[in-house]
Amino acid sequence: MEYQDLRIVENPTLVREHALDKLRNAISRGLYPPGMRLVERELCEALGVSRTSVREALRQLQAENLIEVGKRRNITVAVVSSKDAEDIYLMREMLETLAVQRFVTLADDNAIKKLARIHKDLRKVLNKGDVRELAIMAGEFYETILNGSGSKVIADMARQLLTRVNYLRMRSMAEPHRLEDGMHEWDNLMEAINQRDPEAAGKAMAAHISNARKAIVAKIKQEEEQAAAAAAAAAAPERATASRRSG
Amino acid sequence: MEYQDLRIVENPTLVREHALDKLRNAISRGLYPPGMRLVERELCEALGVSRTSVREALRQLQAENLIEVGKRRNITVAVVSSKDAEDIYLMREMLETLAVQRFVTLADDNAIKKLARIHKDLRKVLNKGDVRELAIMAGEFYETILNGSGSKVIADMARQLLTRVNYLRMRSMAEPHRLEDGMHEWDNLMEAINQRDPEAAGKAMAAHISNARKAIVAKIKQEEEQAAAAAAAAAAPERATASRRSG
DNA sequence: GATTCTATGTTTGTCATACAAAGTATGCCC
DNA sequence: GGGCATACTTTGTATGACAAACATAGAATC
Repeated sequence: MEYQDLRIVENPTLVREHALDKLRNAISRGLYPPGMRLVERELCEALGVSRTSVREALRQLQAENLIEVGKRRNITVAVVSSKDAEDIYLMREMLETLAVQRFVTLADDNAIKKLARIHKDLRKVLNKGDVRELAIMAGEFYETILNGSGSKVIADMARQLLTRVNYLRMRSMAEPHRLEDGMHEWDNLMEAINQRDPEAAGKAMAAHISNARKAIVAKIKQEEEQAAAAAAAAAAPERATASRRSG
Repeated sequence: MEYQDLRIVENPTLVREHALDKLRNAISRGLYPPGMRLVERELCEALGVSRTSVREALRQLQAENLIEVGKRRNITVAVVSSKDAEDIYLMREMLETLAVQRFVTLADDNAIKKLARIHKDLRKVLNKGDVRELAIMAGEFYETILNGSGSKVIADMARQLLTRVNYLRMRSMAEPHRLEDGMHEWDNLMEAINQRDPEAAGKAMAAHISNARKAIVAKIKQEEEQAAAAAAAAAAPERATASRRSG
């Protein structure tokens, strides 16, 4: 069951690629959550590599928008706002709809068989209830479609977008109904693919991503409001103190 | 008339950012044409910076798909195939259509005024016939729209795509009719924007990019065929020699 | 006691080297 | 001329160094 990071196998022995993968994974899984500060030296120690390699990996993460460099040069894990998430999902909708249409048109039996297997596994893992594994496997599902879309350009772009919302996706799956809904949508999608119906597959994918978008954006908005409320609460005592002082 | 690279002004004094800009520009302008091999040491000398900085810049260019690392680790300027160009333009069509719709919906008078000014300058430069300057200014035209689209996510993605085809765009403008056609399309676009009509603006943008796509893809295909023919011609003498030898 | 100044530590940006591994070119020998 | 040994190139990686910008803690001052 190695659905993990078969992604970039081209250069098995490049330290910087290895570091890049590790960091990407750490961010995706929430080990380095959004907003967390990343310090080069600590990353060197954690990864056991030199600063040279860490810094090169960081430059790539930066270009992928997974990290942000602040005004004072300090590096933090990128925070995806509700607005960003909305736009990312809109773009995913466009791109992956296109990708799955092409996949259905181009794909050979092997590709579809592989997809069907992942789909089956998805259902199995869903019943088991392991959210993390589910998120990873859903990623493999998308990845298979992208790989079979016949367009490196589209696949790369969609992958990049997917990576940016990986952490959100995982957490969204912990929501009550989202899992069943999502599974149902995947079923529809898989059926359209099995019937080699590009139109229907495109629609199913668009519907799926659109629903995911709504769920995730709602969740983030809620969190943003909570955070705002917390900030206000933290500011209130100060005012209280001030008025006590002045009163 | 500083339409140049106001793009990233955030960190005026980072050597690696400076190097990155220079390299990007060199690739866009064709100073480093597609397929050209880039050697780190030479870049260091050309830019007058250390290998560290050059390498970090290269990692970013790599993530932006402007350079490719070959099997043997050698770095070359990315070659955009006709298929890649087609997909890139399809995506530009989707993204920039969306962007201009939002621009029209959101933009204040200032933004539209700025756009109108660039549009006017475009016409002027067109008459002057300076293709390079025209390409740069067309880039500013798009950039202004992207900046006013209100979405960093969409703007970033569109920018990245635009950068990948910068060199192609410039060369495509040297084609006979493309300039007048393009100008006409820009006129339509500008008019729709002036009238604050998102629908029409989106359509005009889509039409424009679609036409540009056709022109560029046709041109690349033609070149690819020529290159194939040249390769065949280079191979033929060998066969001739061989047959002479064997005959 | 609060404030301001200072010394010290931390973090990042940049450079210069060093060296191993892999590839390429050169040239020698037969 | 073909094949092999040698030297050069290029990239990947690590290390050490240092300046500039910040942050922190502690001391001196009022």
